[in-house]
Amino acid sequence: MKKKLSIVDIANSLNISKTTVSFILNGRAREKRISEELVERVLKYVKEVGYKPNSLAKSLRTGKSNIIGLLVQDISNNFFATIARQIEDRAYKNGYKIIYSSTDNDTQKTQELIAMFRDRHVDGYIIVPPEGIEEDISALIKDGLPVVLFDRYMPGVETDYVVVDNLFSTYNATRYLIDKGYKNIAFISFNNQQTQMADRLSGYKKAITESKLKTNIKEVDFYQDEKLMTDPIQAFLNEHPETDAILFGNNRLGTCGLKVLRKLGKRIPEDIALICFDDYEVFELCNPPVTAIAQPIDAIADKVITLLLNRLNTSVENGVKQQVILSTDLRIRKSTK
Amino acid sequence: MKKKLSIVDIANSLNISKTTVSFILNGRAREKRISEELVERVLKYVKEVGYKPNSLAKSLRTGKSNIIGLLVQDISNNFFATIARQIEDRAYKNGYKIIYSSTDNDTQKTQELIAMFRDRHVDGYIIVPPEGIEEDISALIKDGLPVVLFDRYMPGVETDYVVVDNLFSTYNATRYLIDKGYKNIAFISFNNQQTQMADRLSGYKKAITESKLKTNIKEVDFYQDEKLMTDPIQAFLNEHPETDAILFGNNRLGTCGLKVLRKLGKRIPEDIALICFDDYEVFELCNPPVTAIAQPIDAIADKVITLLLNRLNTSVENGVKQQVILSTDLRIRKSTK
DNA sequence: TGCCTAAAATAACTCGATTTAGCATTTATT
DNA sequence: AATAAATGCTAAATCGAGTTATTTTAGGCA
Repeated sequence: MKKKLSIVDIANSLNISKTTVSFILNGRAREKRISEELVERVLKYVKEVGYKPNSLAKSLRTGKSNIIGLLVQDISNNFFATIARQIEDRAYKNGYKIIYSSTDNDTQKTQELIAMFRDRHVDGYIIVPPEGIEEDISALIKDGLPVVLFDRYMPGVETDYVVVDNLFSTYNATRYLIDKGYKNIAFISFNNQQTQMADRLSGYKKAITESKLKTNIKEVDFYQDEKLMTDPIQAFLNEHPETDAILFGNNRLGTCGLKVLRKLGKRIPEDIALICFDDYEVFELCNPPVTAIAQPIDAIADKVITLLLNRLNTSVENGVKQQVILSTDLRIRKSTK
Repeated sequence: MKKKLSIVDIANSLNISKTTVSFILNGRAREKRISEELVERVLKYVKEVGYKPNSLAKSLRTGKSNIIGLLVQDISNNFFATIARQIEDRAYKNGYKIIYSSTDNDTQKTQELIAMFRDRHVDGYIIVPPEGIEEDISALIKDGLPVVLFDRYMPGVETDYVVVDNLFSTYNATRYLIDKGYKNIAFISFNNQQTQMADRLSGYKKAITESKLKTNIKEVDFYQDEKLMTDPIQAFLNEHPETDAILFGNNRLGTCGLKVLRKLGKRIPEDIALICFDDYEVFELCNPPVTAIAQPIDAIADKVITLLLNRLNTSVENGVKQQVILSTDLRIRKSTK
């Protein structure tokens, strides 16, 4: 095992001090008035032997790690995986690496993960926050660490975030169903109080009550195991045979719902119409294809990483936090009449 | 910003040496004959003030980072995302964190990523290798670093890997189509020489030639941009109107293919039958659902991380490398008659 | 030649841990 | 009583960088 070169080896080989090498490699040659000739000699040699500074040592000394911590709810969910992918690309292009993990929307797990990231001296955080994590996030911010949230925000926490206009999106989709003449429109969503879900619910309620229809809401717990989510949905549909349209709160629920409807032998849209929050390849390819509220994935990823990189570059914490609200796109397909 | 405690602070507060603290915290108290009473006092205080050793400093000194480097082809692909998710879970449970990146199957990018991982003193590597990366992988192994490959292996490189029996899987699937009476079975795959694709091709060829039918192979280049993959597929199908069944080399191609077929107005399975390598939610939910060769995702993830953790724990490099070959499952659905 | 100053380079300290080598003190052995 | 061994702990070196404070060298000028 060929031993790795250190800055001391470089210095010795060239018969100069490591201080000089360090200055040159960190672009402080001018400032430190080191002769052009020496600079050139050092750079040439460094390149020749392929020396790379040990980033651990560097991080220890400088306190910067060039690592971004990314916490999404579930990396195996297409929505988060796609965003993670784009964030990753941009981060690498800007000299940052990503450490990621899935939170499962579990508060304690997330707390542990944040602690671990801190311990690793992560430079910045991108977080899809679960409930009850306000204090931990605030602590990061108080300590001057850049934090960007997305998918949802935390009302009490002042930081950068990127979300979509959830309320208007479901309002608009529900209106669309109402205008098509559906009378018993159900809303199937996750049972949590976070902003994105709360807003989606509000949008649905607003449209329904405006039209003097009756709301019909089913809240399901989130599980990795699909059966634990399809069973309650099936039970709900059996209890409410009058339902003629469903708005699903996200893609996971939408796909579960599709499976249930197939199992029950329901025809779409003849027996029941569908709209799902979050677009997904499945909805485009299934038959009939499902109308979906598409989040602007590229724009979300772009905004998130741009916000974070800005914070990382402008070392000063200029107080104004940015809130970005993007709009969605109702992609109409044949799952409604 | 409250300054973080260091081991020196702890030592000073207790009026003992930091050496002692370090020994105690690393479970070497017994070995170093430190009194029960002192051990207890130190542990209690450490807990009380919530001291956590700085892992950067620790890594610098010990050369271990407790980080696993994960390189997949594309984290936004469902197959890799799901496996990554499970690897992540197991890794965290065993005290390891994951740094990941997508290689795009690009040799140079992968080389750079491996260099970066090395620089970060990553303890172990899980890699889905692109072509031409043999030397870099061998170098890791020669230096005693644990490497586990999956999805494909590299013939010249002796290391642990986990793959599926690709050849038999496509042979079996093709036979299935032949037995159903299809005569013009096309194979649409990626244009690369890696083991997994080569074996899938061989399996198809073997079945076709055994039955004295004609092979009909289309190789497509991989692109992130979907249109660059659907266009050639469409062209191929127009050139070969006699095709009555298609075997797709992976899920990405399968979904592209579905889109093309829908566009061309082909009925499945009346006009054309389908089987796709890799199962995927889309294939289950589309109409008709698509027969797929399902890889045992859970087992793959499990084997991969188990192999790596074993290597990491048994510090000695016991020479024998393990090759795991898992079998697939042909999930028959209605895309064939 | 001698003195001063600017230019060029460096010794030594720091980050926060682990680890090696060793120092007192007490207890056991002959 | 002298020596050896066990006990309990610690000073100092180390990992590989960045940074501060300081020294050496070269050149200009009287």
